[in-house]
Amino acid sequence: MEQNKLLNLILDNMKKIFFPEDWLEIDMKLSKTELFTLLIIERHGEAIMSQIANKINVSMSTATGIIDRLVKKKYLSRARSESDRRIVLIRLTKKGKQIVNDIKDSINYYLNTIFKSLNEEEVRVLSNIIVKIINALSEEKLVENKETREKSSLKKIEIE
Amino acid sequence: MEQNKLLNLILDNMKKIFFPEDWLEIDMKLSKTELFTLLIIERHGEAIMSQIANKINVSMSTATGIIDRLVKKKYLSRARSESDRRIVLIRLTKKGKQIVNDIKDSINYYLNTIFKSLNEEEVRVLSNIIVKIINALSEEKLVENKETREKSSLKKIEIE
DNA sequence: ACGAATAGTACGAATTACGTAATATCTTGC
DNA sequence: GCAAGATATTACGTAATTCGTACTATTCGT
Repeated sequence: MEQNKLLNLILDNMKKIFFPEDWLEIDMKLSKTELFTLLIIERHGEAIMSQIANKINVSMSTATGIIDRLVKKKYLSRARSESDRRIVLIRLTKKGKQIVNDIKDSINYYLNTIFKSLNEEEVRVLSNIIVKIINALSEEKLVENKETREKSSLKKIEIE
Repeated sequence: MEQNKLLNLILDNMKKIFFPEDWLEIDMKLSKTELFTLLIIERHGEAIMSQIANKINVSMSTATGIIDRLVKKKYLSRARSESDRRIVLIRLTKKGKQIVNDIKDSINYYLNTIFKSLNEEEVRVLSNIIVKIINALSEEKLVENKETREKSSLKKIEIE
């Protein structure tokens, strides 16, 4: 498949690929950004504002707004760091943990749908492919600052 | 790789995966929605409002706004259909065609970065995988109306 | 201890999206 | 061949989201 076909395939199926939440329907009054933010925070256990802004690719002031809303909805709590009182630690509340679990269940259902359709060879190769893709994108000279790669589950993944 | 790891991988690398436009930097004053809209229209040669709204997954009134902006920017033209005067045909202008070419060049550069990192077996399997994934998502009972699949490059792709 | 750097928030403007109502044009049944 | 309903789209006001800039608080470096 040449790249052109691939692009057309993506364009024709954009809805299914990029808007699974239509049928994932996590009942929710959560925007896509808010959803990703919750997942990111759960991933880190606890996060600081600048990490969050960086990960979801928005300005600090935008991040403040997003966190404001999620705190208002009782999914998150803010707390000042003791060691550095400029820093604000963002954590999931019980309610937040619960909705993250619901979200992850939905995502897993979505991923299951995909994995079920693949045979063993494909699953095996897919793992390598995904890692390689991310590594390839990481190598792009234009990819920003070093901190991006900090703490990541991936700096440079070794394929077993 | 289990699904959990996959999800973490995606979360950790969200920026690279979902915001390539940071370094694709098609100079542009185009939002992501506008960019996709232009690609969709080029894909169809000419498109009507309801098709566009459906493809990019927004309401008709939102689509009107998006097209308004792109017409104002001279990338698109509006014309009433002769056969059915309710219908508005959206077409790319010369300027529009040009920017779409620029965008596609950028996307191809991005895709090249990915493909270059894969060996032959991986490329071969990847094609099948992508098709299977899309088919799997298409089969989901919850996926909306039949028209979605009309005119698609994919109803159900046969793997050669 | 003072100026520069860092972390975050406040605030107002701009952009984008959405819901509802309105307009214009077909289509269908009688 | 015309009224009633269906379809395609736009208008308009509102809500949600994002952004840039200025401001506050705290820490770091020398």
